[in-house]
Amino acid sequence: MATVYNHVFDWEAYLKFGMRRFFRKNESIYSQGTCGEGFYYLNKGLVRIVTKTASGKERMLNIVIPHQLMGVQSLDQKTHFTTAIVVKDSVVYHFPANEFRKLMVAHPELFKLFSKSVIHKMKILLDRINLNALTSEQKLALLLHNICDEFQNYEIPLCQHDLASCTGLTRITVYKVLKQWQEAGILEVQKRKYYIKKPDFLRNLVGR
Amino acid sequence: MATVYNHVFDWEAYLKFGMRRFFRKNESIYSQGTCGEGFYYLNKGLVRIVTKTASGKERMLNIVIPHQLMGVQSLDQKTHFTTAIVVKDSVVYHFPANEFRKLMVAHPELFKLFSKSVIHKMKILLDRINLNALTSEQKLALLLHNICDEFQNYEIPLCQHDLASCTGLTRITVYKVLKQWQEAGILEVQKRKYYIKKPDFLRNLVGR
DNA sequence: CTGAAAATGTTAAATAGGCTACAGTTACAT
DNA sequence: ATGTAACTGTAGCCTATTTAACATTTTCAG
Repeated sequence: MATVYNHVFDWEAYLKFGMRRFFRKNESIYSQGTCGEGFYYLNKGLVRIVTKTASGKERMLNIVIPHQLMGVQSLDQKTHFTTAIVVKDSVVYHFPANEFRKLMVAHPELFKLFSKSVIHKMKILLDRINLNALTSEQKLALLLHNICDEFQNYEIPLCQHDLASCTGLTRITVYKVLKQWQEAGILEVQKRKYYIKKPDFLRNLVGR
Repeated sequence: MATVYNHVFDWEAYLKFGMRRFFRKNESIYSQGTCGEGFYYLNKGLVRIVTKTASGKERMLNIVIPHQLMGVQSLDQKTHFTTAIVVKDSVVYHFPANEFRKLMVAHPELFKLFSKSVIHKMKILLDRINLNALTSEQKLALLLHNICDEFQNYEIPLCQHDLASCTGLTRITVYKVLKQWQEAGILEVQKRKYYIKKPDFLRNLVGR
């Protein structure tokens, strides 16, 4: 059940039909509860998707890398149930629902692309669900392993707090596990950035 | 964040284009890992969607009630990442990917229906993710509350084991909570079937 | 009708991970 | 440059859940 989140979905040809918009770090592209209209394609940058749970806590759902969609939930004019916050300055293309529907009539092959992108999203959500069945060590291992796949290197672009929010653990637990791994030489820290030294160890931990 | 899973998505008009198939209790409609081709619409019956986690445990993802889609994941000829097991004898309609794409060209309004159904699915997955942030009592409360919505009555169609698998708790924890609720008059048992007597209590617990 | 399998009831012990609290460091904005 | 905010390091206590272990009851297939 290896999950590689860096599939490229080739939307390039259709970008000219979208509305290009720029967002700076920490701006939100859309917010939970607001009414959306259409969806977004991330062309450049980095965005994280968070959601507020019933009990008011914020959880990070996933990180969107370029060439992925976000905000599909509100294609049918429903309210967003997540918030998209910009991590690195981003270029996104907005596709209003109506426009997109027209566009699809003209380009039926778009449906395949769209459904692929959405299914990919669903897979990510499913992975997040499966996370719960694991120990905290496994949760972190899986997360880091996936992140490395996404970014194709072994530098972890998230702070302890983010890792906690991603896994649903507390920062203290995250810290404890990371410390353990550091001592075992699985990770290394430089300038408060973690680097994975033994990716195989992580892979083993989650049985891949 | 009220989640009512019993929206009706009106696929009736299009069923004649699908392939009708019958399934008996405990048969599986599709299995994790096998390659799928298209998706299914549940017309009658009851189906549960389960998935194997990386660590090999089985988790129930959700229960599909009539008028919902399943198996959308493999619309693009990818392998299923869940298994659909029939709970009550079911009538389903299968829409092969190619057929459906053709169909959509002829009936563009189908896209709206399709996207609605898929987005609904995503919402269910998200709810399942948010479950983790809750206490075990809340997890169960939310689950039972949703199930009641789905079935429009207060009889719980799942055994302790199922409830455990749905929430990710152990059966013992489920048993403890249920016992507590029984003593408090929130539930009642008859012939090993649980009945919700005070739905408002559950609603309160999850802050709706 | 009967034996095995599934579901439930119950207890006790072990522990993982939560929460609190505070201190030291680094980053960044003005 | 400097003060504040964000991030990290660390300890200790506590309790909700898990694990393990068994007994009892019900279901159901052959």
